[in-house]
Amino acid sequence: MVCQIAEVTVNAPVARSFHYLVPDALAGTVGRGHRVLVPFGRRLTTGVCVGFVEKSEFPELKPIQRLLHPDCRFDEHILELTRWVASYYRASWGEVLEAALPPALRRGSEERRSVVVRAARPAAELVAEAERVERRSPALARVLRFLAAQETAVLRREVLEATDARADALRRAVAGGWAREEEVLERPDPYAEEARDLAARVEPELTEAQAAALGAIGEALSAGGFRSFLLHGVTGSGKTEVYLRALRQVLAGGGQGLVLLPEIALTPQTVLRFRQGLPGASVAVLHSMLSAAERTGQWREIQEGKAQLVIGARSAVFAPLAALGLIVVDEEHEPSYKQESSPRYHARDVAVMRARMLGIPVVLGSATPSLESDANASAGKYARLEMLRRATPHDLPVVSLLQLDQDFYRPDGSGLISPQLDELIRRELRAGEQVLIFLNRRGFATFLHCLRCGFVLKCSDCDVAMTYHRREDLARCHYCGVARAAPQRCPDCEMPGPRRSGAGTEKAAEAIAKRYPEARVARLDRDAARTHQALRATVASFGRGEVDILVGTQMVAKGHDFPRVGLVGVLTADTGLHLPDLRSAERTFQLVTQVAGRAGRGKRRGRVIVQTFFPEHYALRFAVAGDYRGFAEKELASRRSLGYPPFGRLVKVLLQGEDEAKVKERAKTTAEALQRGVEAGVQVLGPAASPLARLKGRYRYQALLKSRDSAALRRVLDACEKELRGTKAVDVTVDVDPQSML
DNA sequence: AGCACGCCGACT
DNA sequence: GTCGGCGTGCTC
Repeated sequence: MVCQIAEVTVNAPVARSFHYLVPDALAGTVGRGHRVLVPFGRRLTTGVCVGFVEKSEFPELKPIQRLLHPDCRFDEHILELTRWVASYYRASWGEVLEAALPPALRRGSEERRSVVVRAARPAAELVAEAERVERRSPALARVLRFLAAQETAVLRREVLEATDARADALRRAVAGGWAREEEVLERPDPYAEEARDLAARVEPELTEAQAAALGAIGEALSAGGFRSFLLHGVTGSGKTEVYLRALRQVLAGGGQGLVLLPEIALTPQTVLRFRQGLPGASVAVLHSMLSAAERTGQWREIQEGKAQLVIGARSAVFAPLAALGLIVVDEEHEPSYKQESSPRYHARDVAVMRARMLGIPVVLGSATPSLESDANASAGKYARLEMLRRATPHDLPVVSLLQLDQDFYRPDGSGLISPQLDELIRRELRAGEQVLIFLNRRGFATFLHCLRCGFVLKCSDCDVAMTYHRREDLARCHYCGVARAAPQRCPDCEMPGPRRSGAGTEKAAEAIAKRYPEARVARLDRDAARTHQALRATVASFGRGEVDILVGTQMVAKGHDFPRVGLVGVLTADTGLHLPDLRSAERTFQLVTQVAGRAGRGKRRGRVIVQTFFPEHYALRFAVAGDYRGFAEKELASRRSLGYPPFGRLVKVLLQGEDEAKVKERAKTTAEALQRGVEAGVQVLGPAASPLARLKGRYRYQALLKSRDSAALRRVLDACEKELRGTKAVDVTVDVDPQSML
């Protein structure tokens, strides 16, 4: 008898695959792409069968324990894509495959099943029985009547809720043969609420630039084959409309579409726009704010081929679409496309690779393209499509910089609004228009310090000042989340009442509410909108005009379209300007441009005030001038001289551990090993203490590898494989194409 | 990742 | 004398 041997990648950070016997019971049922449970060492782990071999060199093979989710099988394309991700980002294939699944299906766990109840006999009989038992068992009668009225099976808990009966009434209905219980996989529709008001929309007429962009994409779709586009469109130029029309073409031809959005932009409003723009299309949404059951349900719909369009965040790039015809990556410059834990992939770059492997077009859209994408367009790798004017009748807003002075630091927040901005806000309120105030910091005060001895309250586990939150009267660390009571006295010198300096949105909202008592003020940030529902409610009430001034973090800048905002005020554009990160200027330019774009989407031309202590900074000057090209050229020149991206590739090697001396020592030996392995054209920078020198109780040191040639970088990493392995005392992570240097 | 093997310090 | 610290290596 020929015993089959399967090749399996396991969910562990090991590069190799392993051989397993296929037990007779599974012979013929397990195939390439199937998930399996296998004994690995002394425990069981999940893995994926990636093929079969005739015979194995390994003498003692263990058998596959079990076939997991036989109905969910990775297709050839996803296997190929994940293998590329694993090799490029230095993760194991098994880990990447695991990351391609919805969280509820990882580690071999089963989907949550729910019990549904349906009538087991004709409705008339149920009603007759209900009448018969009415006296003795009113609850049972209610259950029978309820079931008689249902056309389909109903969730058990819904039956109990609707009839106000207890479980034993239902049990008796089942025992008596009147009802039947079945286990099903629940698939709640997370957007059922929005689906109800799917009003028909007015088809906008395309601008010349939109038509041209759509024409180019449409041509690529008709021609077939891989094409990548960089759609550079200013806010309000109508990028979404271009996506929608291109997607219609794909869907009309029987193909499927995939739209990636940054998590923060994936709002109900955004999803609604796609649903309205593609009437009749089945849309699935993948995103972390959904419950585990919702997410798995959506994923299953996709996997069964029931979704024509998938809208999702980063991990949706692995969505199992079998007839994918077009990928759209909106806001392609967003750093959240990079996963900050293993596997550390960049969803935009994976999307381009996916399109290349499938031979389909991919569209990367942004108002402020990343310099990487801009350089790719300049090099001819991406076709550049530009939409530099708004599609609405209104011009881009008037943006001005405003020099801040010492008043800004007044601890009560009364100086956050400069006199000029104050004047504009009052004018706006008189005109009945809305105001958006942006400050990219949560909380009330960004640090608590003692006026006598200079003590600053820092997190005990992180090298970071704690933020004071007034509503909770707590100090919080925004890096590790730890909270402690706000000290009433200086812990060092006993001086009472530490000063609450630095402003976050909580202080800003309070100061603004105080200054404009007649205005209705609301706050939108992660603290104020903890849940999906809360976020939805605040956005909706601002949209309906029930709020005059909305104060918020990035959350207000992304994914919403507020037509009645006439004025946007950036309280300070400086929060990220001087971070020790090669992209700090780029990030600031993007953020200011993005926020400014929220103004004047309605009837009047918008006004934007950007307050800063550094009005001469080029990132701000180009941002207020709306001069992307100018910014890009200047920034590219400096990147070129330093060999930084997009001119060079980087790999960040981060070492972390609780014992600083050990981390430092290990950083030194690691950097030396890299140095030895270096070939021409590869540079080792560091080691040095990371800008965030300690987080969650762990000291951080890092080294960077830099080269124009990514293959050379890879060879260096391969040569140092041994030295890049972590130990118990020092954890080592390798981040290919890091998005943050902190 | 886990888990066992194996070699050096302070404790019943 | 051992218990247990963690560096090292392996998992079909």
